[in-house]
Amino acid sequence: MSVSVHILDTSKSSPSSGRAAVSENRLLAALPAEDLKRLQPHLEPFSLVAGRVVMEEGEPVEWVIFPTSGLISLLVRLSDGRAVEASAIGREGMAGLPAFLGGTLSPLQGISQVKGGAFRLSAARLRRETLPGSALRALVERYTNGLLAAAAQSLACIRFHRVEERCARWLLVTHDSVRENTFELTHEFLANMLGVRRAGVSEAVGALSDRGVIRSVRGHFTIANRAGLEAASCECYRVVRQEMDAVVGLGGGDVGSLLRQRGL
Amino acid sequence: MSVSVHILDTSKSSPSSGRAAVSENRLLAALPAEDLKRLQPHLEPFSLVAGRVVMEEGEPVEWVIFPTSGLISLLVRLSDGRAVEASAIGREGMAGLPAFLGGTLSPLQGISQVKGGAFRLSAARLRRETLPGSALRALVERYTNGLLAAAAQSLACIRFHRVEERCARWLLVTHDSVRENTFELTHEFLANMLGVRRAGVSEAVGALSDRGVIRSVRGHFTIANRAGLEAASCECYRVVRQEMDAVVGLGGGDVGSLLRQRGL
DNA sequence: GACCCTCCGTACGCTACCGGACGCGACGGC
DNA sequence: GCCGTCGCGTCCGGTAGCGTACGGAGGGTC
Repeated sequence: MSVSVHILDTSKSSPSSGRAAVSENRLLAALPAEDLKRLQPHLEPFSLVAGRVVMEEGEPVEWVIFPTSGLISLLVRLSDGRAVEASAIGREGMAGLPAFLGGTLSPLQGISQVKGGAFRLSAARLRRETLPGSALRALVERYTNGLLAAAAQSLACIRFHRVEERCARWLLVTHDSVRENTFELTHEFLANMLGVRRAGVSEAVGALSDRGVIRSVRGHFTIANRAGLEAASCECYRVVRQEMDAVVGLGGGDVGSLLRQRGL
Repeated sequence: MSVSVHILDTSKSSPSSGRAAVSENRLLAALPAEDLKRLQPHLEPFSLVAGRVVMEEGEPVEWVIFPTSGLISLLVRLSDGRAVEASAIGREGMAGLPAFLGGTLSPLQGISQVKGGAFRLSAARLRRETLPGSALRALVERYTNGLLAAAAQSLACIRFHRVEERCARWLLVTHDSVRENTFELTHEFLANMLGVRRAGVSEAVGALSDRGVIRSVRGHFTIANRAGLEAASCECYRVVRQEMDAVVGLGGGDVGSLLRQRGL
């Protein structure tokens, strides 16, 4: 069998190499230079450890987190213990929106799913910095809008798309944030995120492996053929990515403006 | 802690009797008297006609709508035409959030699902009235927070709960907004909302009818046993309702503070 | 080297729901 | 009163995913 290569690219500012730049988070990078400069002293480097709970359901939101290379999954949990990921917050986003929206407690559980870097900002400081008319406020508002649209898309996704497609989508999102072709992830973790059986993930992963787009061995995933993986995923990956691109200003568009590209 | 009371009493200001009061929308009712008074001249009565599209996907959001007795369903549509309801906006809410969040175009399609009354406010006026520090801004921010939480709950709901439970939940939400024990609704419409087959709805409705909690004949639904219907629905109804109660100040709590009541 | 634990491949019966279809009764137009 | 349409009850074969379980391979520990 093939041996997975752990580091495929360390050319520039690799996420795992020491200090990450604030601008690696695309939301922060979208701020005007002077705004970011003013914010920077309050942004504290924060390490995302795989599997750790960074935000507890029902607990106060004391920090908002801007991932630079890791990934935070927000989980909804039902009373019987079953759970599913509501949203994955990567380097295009920010975890802890309730702090901005006048809620003090988090309705969701946040788990840092794949190890990586991030910056965090205290909720109090966020409120102080999102002054009326500030670029940060406008940006976070647009991001909220995008997140709502993304949640709606995920709703349709979870209803209509098959495990294999959703699995591919999830791996793509992770790949985007991690920016390494290999990352650590068990089938069981992924199953928890997708809200399906572990065995279901194994089957889906097996099918994707057979097609040669990924490799998966004992807690490690390798993206072997990115384009193929995109083809195997559902449209939701593309739709949400375009929405988020619009939020950070790529294409200069609006969330809604992209809907026509869905092929309707 | 205060207890919320369901008002089924139609003695005065019945939804169907002529002019509805602005305060029948619970979001507007939560505003301080002077704020509401200032807003009132700009609130224009708007009639919700069953089945009409009030907000088109990808079109500019020119109005935000505050239902007083009707119900607006926000639909996500996939490129293959399949659709599912992302959220139902009743009299505890407001449709058109993107106008507030810096988006100009609507990512979702809004359909007024059950006929009823509403007030609408131009998007431009909303932006002018949601001044920093205003009660309206704070309220809409909290509402946004609640809507995100509700969307997350619906995500888990659509993943784990059966058609019959989701069907019961939908009827309860409708009942809350319509405040009449009988309303017009076809199985096919309901199927579109839930994202399932028409036949699937017929089966679920049949089961609920057999238990005597509802009656359904040719385009009409009657709630026969409200408590029984609540027992037949999934926990999501209660969870989302409590979240929305928190938004409008009932119980004075926070969205997250209610999560512990889920029985975890 | 012996052991154990984690992780994963696979298999089996089962259930909810799908897609499609047919027929019947209610209702409205003429 | 007749007929077309609409809404609904029901049925059937098909299937994606479930719950459960078992065994085997990788990797750490002593």
